[in-house]
Amino acid sequence: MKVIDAPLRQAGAVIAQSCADCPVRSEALFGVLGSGTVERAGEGVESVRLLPGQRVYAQGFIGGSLFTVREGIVRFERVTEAGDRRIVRLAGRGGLIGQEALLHQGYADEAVACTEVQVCRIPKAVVERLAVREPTLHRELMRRWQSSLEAAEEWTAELTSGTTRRRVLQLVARLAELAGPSDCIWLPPRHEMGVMLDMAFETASRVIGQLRRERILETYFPAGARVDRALLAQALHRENNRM
Amino acid sequence: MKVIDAPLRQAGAVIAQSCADCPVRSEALFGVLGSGTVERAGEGVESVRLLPGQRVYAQGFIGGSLFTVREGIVRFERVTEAGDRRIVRLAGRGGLIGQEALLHQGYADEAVACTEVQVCRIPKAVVERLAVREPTLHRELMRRWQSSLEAAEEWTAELTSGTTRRRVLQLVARLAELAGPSDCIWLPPRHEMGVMLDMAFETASRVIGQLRRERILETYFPAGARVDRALLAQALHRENNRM
DNA sequence: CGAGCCGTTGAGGGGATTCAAGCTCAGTGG
DNA sequence: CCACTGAGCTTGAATCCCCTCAACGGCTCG
Repeated sequence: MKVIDAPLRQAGAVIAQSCADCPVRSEALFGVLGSGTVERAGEGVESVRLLPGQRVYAQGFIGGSLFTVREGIVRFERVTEAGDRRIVRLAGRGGLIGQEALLHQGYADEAVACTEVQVCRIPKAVVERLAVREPTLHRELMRRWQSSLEAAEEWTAELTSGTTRRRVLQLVARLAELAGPSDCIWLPPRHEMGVMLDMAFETASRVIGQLRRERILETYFPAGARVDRALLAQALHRENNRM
Repeated sequence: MKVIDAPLRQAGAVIAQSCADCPVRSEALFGVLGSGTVERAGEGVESVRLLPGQRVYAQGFIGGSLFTVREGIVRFERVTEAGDRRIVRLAGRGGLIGQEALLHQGYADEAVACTEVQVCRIPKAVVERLAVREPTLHRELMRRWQSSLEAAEEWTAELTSGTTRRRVLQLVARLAELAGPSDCIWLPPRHEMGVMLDMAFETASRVIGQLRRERILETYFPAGARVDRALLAQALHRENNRM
C-alpha cells in the first residue's frame, strides 16, 4: 500500500469524476458495462496523475489494484538476468495494466510513466464484485489479456530484429500511433531508446540524426518530435523490402 | 474424449483415453476441476499426435478450439512486416495454447510442433459450458493468460539481447527446463535457432560448436543434445556478470 | 550415384559498439 | 551577471562482433 500510494499521492491531484462520463470509457475496461452499472463501479476508483519517470507500480508488489490508462504512455520494464533494464512493451490511452493483481500475484514487471500520465486506479475488489453480476466483464478481461499478449509478441517480432535503422523506424511508427491523430509525438531520450531497442544510445542518436536529415522527423526539446507520416511510412516500406 | 480432427488426422494416431487419469491433468487447464466434472468435460476433447514441423493451428484461423500440450515443445511464430519469420515464445508440457479461440478471434500466431508433440484439442464450447458452473475455471483461464504473457515478455528480455553467445546459452537453458529432469534435450536445427534468436544460422552453429568444445553440450543427430547442467549454469553466470 | 539438406568452418567486409571529445542547456552559487 | 557543473545529445575514430559469401563433408533419399 505504501509502496504504491506514496509515490502516487505526491505525484498529482486525484480528480473526483464520475466513471460514467469518462472520456475514455468506451475504450476502457468498463466500456462494456451499462451506465448504471458503471456508476456503481466507479466507487473506489480514483484518478491519478503521474509525471514522466514515476512508477505506476513496482515489479513483484502485490498491489490489489489494476489501472486504466486515461492519457499518456506507460512502459513495462524488467531487469534481465544479466542485470540490465529491458523494456518489453508500451501501453497507451485506453490500455488496461496490472491485471495480474486479480490473481493475487505480484506485478510481473515495473510500470513507469513515459510521458505525463493519467491512470484510473481500480481496486481488485471492485472488479471482483462486478464480475459476479456481469458475465461480459470476464470476457472483456480475457480480451484485454489477449491484447497485452499480442502487444508483447509484436514487440518481440518487430522491435528486436533487423538493423538499428529498422528498429528505430518501427519504434517511431508505434509512438506515432500512440500519439493519436496529432503529428507531434513523444520521442524518448536516447538512453531510453537504447533500452527499448537494445542498442547503444549513441547509435540511437545517430539514427535519429539521420531521420532528421531525411525530413522524417523534426525533434523538439526535451522529448518531442513532429513526424512526417508519409515519409515515415515510405521509409519503413523501403526498409522492409530490401533484405 | 473422442477421436478425430480433419487437418490433424493425417498427423498421427488419436489416443482414446479418459481426461480423469491424464498424466498431465494436474498441470493442465482442467486440473482445477473435480474428478466428476473432468469426466463430463472430457466429452468432445480429443488427443492428437503431431510430428516435428506440423502445425497445431494457423495464424488468423478462427478455429473454435484451444489446446493443452501433453508432451513435447510447441513454438509460436509470426511473420514480421519485413517478411521474415520470428519465433516469439515456446510452450511445453502442461501449457495452454490457442486460448484466443474463446474470444471468437483468429489465432494470433502460428503454433508449430518442434518435437513430436501430443496435444488435447478442447472445443471452445466445452470450456464455455463448464465455465458457467465452475467459477474457478475463469480464474484458471486468466492465470494461463498471464503466464503466456509473462513467457512472451521474458522471451523479449532474455533471448533478444546481449551477445550471440549469451542468447544461445539462454535458449539452451530454457530448453533444458522444458526437457524436465532428463539431461537429454531437444536442440533445434541451426536455422531454427537463427529464427528464434535473430542471428545467422552460421553464427548459431559456431556458438554451438564452441559450447561443445567447452563440454557444456554434446550434440546428437538429428536434433538432440545432452547438457551438463552444472557447466551450463556456470557459463551463463559468467556471461551475465561480465558486461 | 548424384541431388539436396544440414552442419561446420574459413575469409572478408560491414554495421554496431566503444571510447572520446565537444556541444547545448538548466540549475546553482559566487 | 557569469563561471561552474552535470546531464543529455551529437559526432568522430578505432575496434570488434557478427553477417555474408563460399567451400566442404556427412547423411538421406530417390
